[in-house]
Amino acid sequence: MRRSPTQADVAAHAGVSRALVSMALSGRPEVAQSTREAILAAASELGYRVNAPAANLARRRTGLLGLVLQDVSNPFFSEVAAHLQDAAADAGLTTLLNDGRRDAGREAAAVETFLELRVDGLVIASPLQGSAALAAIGRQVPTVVVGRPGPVPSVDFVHVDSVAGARRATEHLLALGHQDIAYLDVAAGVSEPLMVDRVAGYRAALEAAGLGGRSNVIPDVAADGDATERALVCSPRPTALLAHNDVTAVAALGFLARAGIEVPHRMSVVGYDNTRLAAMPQFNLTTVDQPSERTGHAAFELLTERLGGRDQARTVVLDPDLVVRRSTSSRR
Amino acid sequence: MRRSPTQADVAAHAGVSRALVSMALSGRPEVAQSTREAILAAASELGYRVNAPAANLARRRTGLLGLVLQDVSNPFFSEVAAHLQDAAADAGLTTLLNDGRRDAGREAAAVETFLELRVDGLVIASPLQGSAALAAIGRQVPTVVVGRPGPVPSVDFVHVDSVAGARRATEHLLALGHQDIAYLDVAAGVSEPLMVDRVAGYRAALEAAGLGGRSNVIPDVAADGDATERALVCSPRPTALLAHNDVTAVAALGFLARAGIEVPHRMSVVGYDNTRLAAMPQFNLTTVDQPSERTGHAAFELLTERLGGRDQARTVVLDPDLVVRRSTSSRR
DNA sequence: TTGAAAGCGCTAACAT
DNA sequence: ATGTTAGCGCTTTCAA
Repeated sequence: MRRSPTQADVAAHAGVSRALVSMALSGRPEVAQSTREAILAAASELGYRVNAPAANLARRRTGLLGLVLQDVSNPFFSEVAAHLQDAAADAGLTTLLNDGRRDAGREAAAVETFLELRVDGLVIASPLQGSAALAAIGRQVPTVVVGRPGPVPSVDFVHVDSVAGARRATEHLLALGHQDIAYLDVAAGVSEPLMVDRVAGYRAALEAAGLGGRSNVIPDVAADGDATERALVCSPRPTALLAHNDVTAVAALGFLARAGIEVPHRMSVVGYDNTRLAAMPQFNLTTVDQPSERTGHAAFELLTERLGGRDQARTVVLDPDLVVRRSTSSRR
Repeated sequence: MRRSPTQADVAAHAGVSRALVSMALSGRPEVAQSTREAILAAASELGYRVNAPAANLARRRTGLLGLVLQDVSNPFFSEVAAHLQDAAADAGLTTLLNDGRRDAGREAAAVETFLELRVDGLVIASPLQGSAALAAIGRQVPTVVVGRPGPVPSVDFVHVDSVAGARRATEHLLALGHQDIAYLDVAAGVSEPLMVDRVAGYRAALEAAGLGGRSNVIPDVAADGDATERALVCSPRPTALLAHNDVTAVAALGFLARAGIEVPHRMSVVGYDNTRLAAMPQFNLTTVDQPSERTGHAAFELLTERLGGRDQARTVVLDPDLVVRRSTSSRR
């Protein structure tokens, strides 16, 4: 673990000047083929590896993208991360991750780390920081916020339209003949913008169908599916349940199974997020899928435009898809 | 987004020399209190932020830890990451993540990125690369491998003893009076070392109880719980199932529910990994918990020792815990 | 307590 | 096609 070889060592070994080594290694065309080969051979012989801090300092660009995930274990964001990484890699950029840990302080620290490293661009998934803080970040480095609606000046946004997603899910149930559709909401008191949008989409679909009066939003107090129990005693009793996410929908399935209510014949259930849970054969949940691939690509696209000089903030809104599985059927 | 201020700017603004700024910002004691305050004021006024590439180049240490996760969505590893991050932060080190994406090539690229960045230490979770490649990495930077047994020269290891975990789970079932315990294994053909260890632990416990002959290992061919179906037709029919992971155990619960076999009264089920799934109220799965916190701390500990000069490779083996929930009970 | 100066390893503009 | 040279922004002796 002694001092690692530098370009000077490679140059000496190959019998050329330091500058030539740099040019050869970065693949510049004006180096003679034979010289290049000699240099490459010397480099690999010595186990040479570029010193990124030095190169980044001299170049005044790092080729790094910083990605702050609020929660590494959120499958949607980790998929977005994967697609973003792929797109960046194709463009010769390296993506670095940092976990915000659902904590505004840690999130800010992660951003600060990336700013110190002088990343060329920053993507923040579902940030906890306020608009002012985000705007300040956006002024220092091209920044894209994913999974939360904007706008914030000097920051780009890409998010999936939750209103449209919930509307589409509700329309699916309406098309199956359901008229009494209960919405299993997040626990009362929690008010994330996305969750508010989902309720709005549900209501909008009912109203458009002339069923605005049947809207029935039930908060999941203990976050364990207890809303289902309360939904069943409503009158008229719902024939379909739309949950704000897959976990709640699965909890509903569990409760219905214990209560002997067959799904989908006697009750249709729709989730949201299309997590792995929804695809599991024993759940087979109809759910709303957020397009992680398009999200990741859009985020990279926005970043590229910024690096290319765009100055105006942009927002990209994507439409979610409905994945129909076997937890929904016509009202009998 | 113009050129960001440097220490020279801060020095000019505060009316001191550049070197003093550096000393003041890095908190060296030999700077007069009043001078330090003036410098700090100037720095924050200008929005100064250290340029990590420059500092890292000059210092020849980065204060960075690179963490390569094989799969960001594996909850065990993401918890390990969180604890490692905390420990590192306490010691003034910054942790950077990179997703290996279950792909040896990407994993190698992630490692390479970190080596170029000149991280002070590297942690690789569940690497796909072979021992030779790992040894080569370990020779260049202090390296800890998590979640896979060693040894490999010049690399440290920390992993959770899967033999002990499966043994303990089996002993729990034996203590409840079960004698016919089927093991739901990974699909045949897959042979990860950890999975092999789990089977070994199961067998060891049975043998220690004088029941070696009743060992009954059933591969989950379609990875959807089909093993459960085949377990039920064994003779004598098992009264308990031990699954190689929680997902399989949950699949088993689903199958048993459809078959009208009550859990735990007519069948006990044990999972492995203590994922979020296991804790969900409708599953309430007894399972084996791998201590992510101790793993993260141990990894950091090993790294610290290396940075402190230790030269000999070390391996730390941790014992898993059994989390007893409501999917197991006495044989009726 | 403060300042001057020598690099850290690399890139890029320029000269040959 | 190859070599020379001047920084990049910072840390860290060493003198003052």
